[in-house]
Amino acid sequence: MSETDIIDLMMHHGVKPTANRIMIANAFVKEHRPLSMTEIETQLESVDKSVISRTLALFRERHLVHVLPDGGDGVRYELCHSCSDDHDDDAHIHFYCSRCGKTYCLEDIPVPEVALPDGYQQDSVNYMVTGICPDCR
Amino acid sequence: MSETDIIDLMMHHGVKPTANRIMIANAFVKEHRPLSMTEIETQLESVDKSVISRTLALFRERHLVHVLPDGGDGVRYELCHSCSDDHDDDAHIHFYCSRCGKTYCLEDIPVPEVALPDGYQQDSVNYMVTGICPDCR
DNA sequence: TCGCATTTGCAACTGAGTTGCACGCACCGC
DNA sequence: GCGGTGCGTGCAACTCAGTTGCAAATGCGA
Repeated sequence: MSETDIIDLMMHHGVKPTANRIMIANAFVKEHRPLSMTEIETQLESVDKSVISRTLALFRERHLVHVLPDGGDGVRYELCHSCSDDHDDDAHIHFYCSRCGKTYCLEDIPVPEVALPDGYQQDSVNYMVTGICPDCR
Repeated sequence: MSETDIIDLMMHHGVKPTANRIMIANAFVKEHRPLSMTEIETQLESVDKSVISRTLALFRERHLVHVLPDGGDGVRYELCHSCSDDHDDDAHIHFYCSRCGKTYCLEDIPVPEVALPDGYQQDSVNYMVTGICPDCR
């Protein structure tokens, strides 16, 4: 995904593409995996954490990213390619490496569906595998 | 699960059953769902949060509870009936209600297994459905 | 009962994340 | 071009959950 695509994506979601915001979105594209606030902070030293916090809140609100629970504690944000403007759709499974702490998208593996008991209304689903990633073995 | 059972369980895991610890373990039995530190704190006003923190750390270390990511942020602890002393086994799916913030165990529904790509070594798996629970509809 | 190890409860600390606020910059009508 | 308005930014202060230090209390074995 080129920088132009990122800008288009932002515009399409009603987010003004400022320099900071482009850098933050770029971090997702570059890493190609869900990032925590701290990871972005580390990667983009020049950007203040308050900007990152506010930007992620904005991205989330505009459905440019969605949130997923971190394998450890806290949450991660994942750039959302196919989400519509009012609904997040995240159908692949995630892998959390307990050694390096990174979370990977296994995009080829769809989340197997289950039938919920009566009365439970499903909005979204998260399938997270914890273990050791190929790099850490 | 009676209080005697709880005490047995603790002894079996090498945890001395003090009054505080029994109360904390009891909270899990009573609620029958994964609890956050804050939920325990609210439920057991008389127990200091430092005690809860240390107790949960001990329980985790002795595999009396295991940790799962909260549907929101943070983590929850789940009393672990069948875990062996050195391995946590948590094979059912969880449901997080985004309205009341509670997490439920759907114990009857096993987590569907997936085949990971080469190189990924699986330790544990968490299947979390987010939505609205029967009580909140 | 004494002595030692463990547990407890308070208070202080820590760190991630958020909020308040003033400055700066871009955009718009004049 | 000029001034005004609103948005974005960066710093500092704040908040809150969770942890740690430490001294007092408790319990257990000798």
